[in-house]
Amino acid sequence: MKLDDIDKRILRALQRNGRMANNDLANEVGLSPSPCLRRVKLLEEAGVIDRYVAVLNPASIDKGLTFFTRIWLKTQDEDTIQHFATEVAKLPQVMECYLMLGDCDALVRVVAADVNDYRRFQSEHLSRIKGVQNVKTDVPSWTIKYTSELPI
Amino acid sequence: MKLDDIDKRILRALQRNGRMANNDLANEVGLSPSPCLRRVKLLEEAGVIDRYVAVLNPASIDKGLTFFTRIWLKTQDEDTIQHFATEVAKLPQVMECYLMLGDCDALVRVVAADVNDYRRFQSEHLSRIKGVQNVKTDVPSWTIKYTSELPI
DNA sequence: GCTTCTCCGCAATTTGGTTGCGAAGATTGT
DNA sequence: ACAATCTTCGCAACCAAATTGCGGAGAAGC
Repeated sequence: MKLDDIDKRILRALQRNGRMANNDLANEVGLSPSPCLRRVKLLEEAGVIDRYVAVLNPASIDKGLTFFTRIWLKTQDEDTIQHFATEVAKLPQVMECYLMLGDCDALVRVVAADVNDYRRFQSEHLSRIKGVQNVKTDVPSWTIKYTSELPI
Repeated sequence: MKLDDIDKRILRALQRNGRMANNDLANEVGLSPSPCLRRVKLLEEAGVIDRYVAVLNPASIDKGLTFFTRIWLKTQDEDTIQHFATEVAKLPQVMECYLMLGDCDALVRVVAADVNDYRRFQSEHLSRIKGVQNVKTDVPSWTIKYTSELPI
């Protein structure tokens, strides 16, 4: 979809505040309310805007820590990978999971309350997925940046 | 903050749809509109709900690829790290950046249109940050899961 | 068992979302 | 260059949802 400057301004604004009132949004991007709303609806229908979400503070719901887990599979055949993907997708503690080329087979970002919480998760869920040969955990000591705002 | 079952239901619902109408939300969590809205406002004021955002489709704005970059710094002293953190935070292509213990010093998730776009970013921005000694890029071949919904 | 505190639901009010239409500007073809 | 057409705007009326105040019920504490 072709996006002009106004569309981009709309997307930037809605990435900052997804609940901005249409009147305010229209004002910010230099449009009157009705064409502004029309553009937003088009961006939604075109799938440029995928959805709107509330962003929670992880610490306040006892999910303040992030862990990166590198995973090695026993084999890299289609079935093993497919099964791994299906099982990982079911685990709500897993926020991100990528299949990697090179070093490890998969990289997973997990949220947990503390190290014990994570250890339990690793041994009771991650390691038990069929096909998982080895896991190694990397612990960030500090989150420098974590954003949902794509550059546009 | 203490969260009861209804609060958790509210948070789950708003993580799925941050623009859900209050009436629908109230209905879903088993409350009438006004106490439901009151709870939402409290959750916002308490910082449990940090903000609301529009989630864009990265591909549709030409940011369809993710790259992980591991970074090694020349030294790990406070000044070097602080400077690195400040500079990385300024780069809009950087979605996540963590300081790591062990293997590398920092792990960065970057979005780009394609490999050329990424290469340009790496050489023109990442590598030029003072104190950066070495970078290595890992490319996910497939994103199994990527969510903003915290388990609650 | 009485008081107090908390939290709910109802109803009125206000605010913002939504739609239809006419006009202005841009674009294309002659 | 001009005319026809298409696009996209702004205005205004309408409709729906958010917001607020208040009275009452239930739970907790004394």
